[in-house]
Amino acid sequence: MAASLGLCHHETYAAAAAGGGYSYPAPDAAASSLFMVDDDDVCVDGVAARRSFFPAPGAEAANCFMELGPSEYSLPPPVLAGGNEYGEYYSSLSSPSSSRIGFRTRSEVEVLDDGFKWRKYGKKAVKSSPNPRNYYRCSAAGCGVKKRVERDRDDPRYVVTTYDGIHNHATPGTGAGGGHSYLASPAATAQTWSLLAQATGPASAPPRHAAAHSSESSF
DNA sequence: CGCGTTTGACCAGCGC
DNA sequence: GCGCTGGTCAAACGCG
Repeated sequence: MAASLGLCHHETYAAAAAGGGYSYPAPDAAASSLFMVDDDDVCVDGVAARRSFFPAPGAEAANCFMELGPSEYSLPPPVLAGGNEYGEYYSSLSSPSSSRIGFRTRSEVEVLDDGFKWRKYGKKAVKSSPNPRNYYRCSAAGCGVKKRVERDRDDPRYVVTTYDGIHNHATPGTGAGGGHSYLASPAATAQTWSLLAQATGPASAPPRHAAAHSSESSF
């Protein structure tokens, strides 16, 4: 299936987020089915969005759904390591100053390689889910980005990853975690985070290294 | 030895 | 005020 960018009404998004009956194209369809909507259900620049999500032409694509908050933003796609089939982005941006992005992925592994290096700092059994929630923090010095990872309570095959904050650095490099990466250019990841930082404000994005440098692979 | 994980303790926010 | 819950801390431990 060719790229199918277009409107994604909230009802559809909600159904997808709930894992209910919304099927996606096969994951081998590069950059397929990326929908971006704003609060008025208006599709934004899908081409630009896709470019942000999938900087490497021909790279395998996650089927991402991203709900835009007050302004548009983009995120790097996580790597779909072994067992992943598809996933979806969703946002819980409650205010322009908070940048929290959720990602629900059908995966056998809980830790998705998104190009950044994470250090686990906590594990907690939460009441809302029978599965424990793991807490990770970006290992990069000065980067306060955190993420929570937990199994979907309704369907343990899915992993729910919530990013909290904006990276203020480029990715550590390709091949982090040993697996292949969606990102042909590590800097592309930082670029997308930077876009998010621009869209959501500087609150959680210290101005250090705000502009991603192309071809920079160290942090 | 450095880095990451594990795990119990601690703390803060929230509802009753 | 108290208890519950989610999030974080930090010491112990394991591994390369």
